[in-house]
Amino acid sequence: MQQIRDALANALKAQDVSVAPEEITLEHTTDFAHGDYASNVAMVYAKQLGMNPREIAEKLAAGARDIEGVASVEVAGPGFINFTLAPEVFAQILEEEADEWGGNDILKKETILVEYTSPNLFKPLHIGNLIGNIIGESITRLFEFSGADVKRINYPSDIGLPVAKCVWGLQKTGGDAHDIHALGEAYRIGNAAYEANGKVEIDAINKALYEDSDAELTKLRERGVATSRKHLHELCKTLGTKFDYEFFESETGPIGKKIVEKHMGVFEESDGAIVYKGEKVELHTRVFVNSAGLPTYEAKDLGNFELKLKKYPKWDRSYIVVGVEQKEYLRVVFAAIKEVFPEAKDKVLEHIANGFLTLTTGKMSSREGNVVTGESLIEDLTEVAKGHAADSRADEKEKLAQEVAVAAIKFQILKGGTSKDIIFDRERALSVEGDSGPYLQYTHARCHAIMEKAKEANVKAKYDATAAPSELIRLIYRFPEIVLHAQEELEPHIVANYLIQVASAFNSWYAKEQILDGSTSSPHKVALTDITRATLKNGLWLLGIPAPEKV
RNA sequence: GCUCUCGUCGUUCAACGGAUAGGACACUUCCCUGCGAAGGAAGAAAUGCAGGUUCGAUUCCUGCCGAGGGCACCA
Repeated sequence: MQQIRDALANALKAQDVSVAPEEITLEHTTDFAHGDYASNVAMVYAKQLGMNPREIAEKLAAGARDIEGVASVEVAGPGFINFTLAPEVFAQILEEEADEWGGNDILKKETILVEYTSPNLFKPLHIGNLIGNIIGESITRLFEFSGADVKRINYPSDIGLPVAKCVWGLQKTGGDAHDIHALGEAYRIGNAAYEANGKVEIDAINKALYEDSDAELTKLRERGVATSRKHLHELCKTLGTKFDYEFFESETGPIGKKIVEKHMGVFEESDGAIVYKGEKVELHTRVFVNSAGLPTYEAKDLGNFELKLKKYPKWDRSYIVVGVEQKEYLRVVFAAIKEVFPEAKDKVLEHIANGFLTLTTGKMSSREGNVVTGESLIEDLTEVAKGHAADSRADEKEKLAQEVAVAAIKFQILKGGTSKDIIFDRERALSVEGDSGPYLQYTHARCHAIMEKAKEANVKAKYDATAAPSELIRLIYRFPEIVLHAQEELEPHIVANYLIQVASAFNSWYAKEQILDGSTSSPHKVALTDITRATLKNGLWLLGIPAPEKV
């Protein structure tokens, strides 16, 4: 809160300490008993001033007594200055437009490209593939809620060794390339063969596919691509993602190779390959075109970037959401991109790293066939949710069960830091209790139900600014700051954890109070319910989790 | 070998260098003749080890131990 910073800066000036208001740390308290905001300035400058922290705190507090919107200023603990906001401040948030509550426009006019999901077509989509999609989708929404124009980009791999393995498998099994399960089986067989004695044959297929020299093979590949894409898009639809732009590795290869050849000052030859010497920027050397003259993934990423530039010449920032294991790799690629494309030099080009996913039941491997596919997981969860949906108020129980399933899996992935590994406990994800997506959905629906009842009873929401602010409203007040923080840090989990706090505060309050009690305080309680509903709704949207009105 | 991450209750996940390290699951107790019990209330339980910087360290620095990535023609 700017007024508090200014007041503290002024009070410090009176003590001959000159500090810019922005440099003063002012944070939300972790305990509401300590007010709404707290500052540690007294402790920071105690030594410099040669006084004990509490003494200075008292002086500063006295100097910052009359701040608009602040009800009281107190010194506590080792020398914290605590500020408690005035009730009117909370009344103001009720005047916000519900759909926009929590948003901001600091990224207005920015065009941000976010590439995410980007799976290997042909390989079965396991839950690990889902992580990038889930995190990427949430991050795009955080940007959008800050006013940015975001482009969702998908860059699937439709060529290369995994594809060759699968095509080989299709030939051997005579599998139907229109059937997604046949593709999965063919991949498994091809992969096993590659490690046994099929390497030579499969490598030959790979080469033929790259060169498009065998019409039969190319046809199989194209059919498989179509089948996989269809499957992918169905899954993305269930998860709530719709891409603005999609392009493929088979397109980027030739483009990337040309770029490399055109910039032989940036790249150089080494042992028959064309490499980028990353050492010049304190990175490592990587091969962009191999000695067989084929573009590697590195070159393909250059081509990828050119396609993005062509499609969105007015971009301001570009992000790629993929696993942490690609970190060092992408640093080199970004360095090369900045040399090749001058327009990228001063713009944000970043890797958003997501962690690994491991199962509690052991390592997942497509070879051993113990992959949990995204599809099967959602199906499992949906089955469980159907049990709960049996006595639900929702009209479409089937749809609801799926929304609950999506909430369960998304929350489990988004509750932790983006780059941290995720230990996926199937049993736990299937549970709808406790800190979970379904808990948030349930609380949201509960708020919604109360609002419906209020409408029937003709009780209109009206926040009573004379009432002592509840912990609930004090917590909700922080929502816009939470959203901004999450957006700046690129961390959806900040929103996820906050929403749990809000839901928990609401449910505690709800258990103690009767909202529609016919008394004069009822409109006030309805107002609180409504703002809780809006907070949960917008927060869930940011996470990419559906917020049904009836569950 | 070089390098980057990460070690927090039994488990899983939090904590801009701040106040009594916070949730959830599991465990032990309670609470539906009140707007939704997918809920609420209470209890027990943790910072890998050793130093350093600081008024103050889970957080920053050093070393050790432990786990996982990445280091040239795979993606």
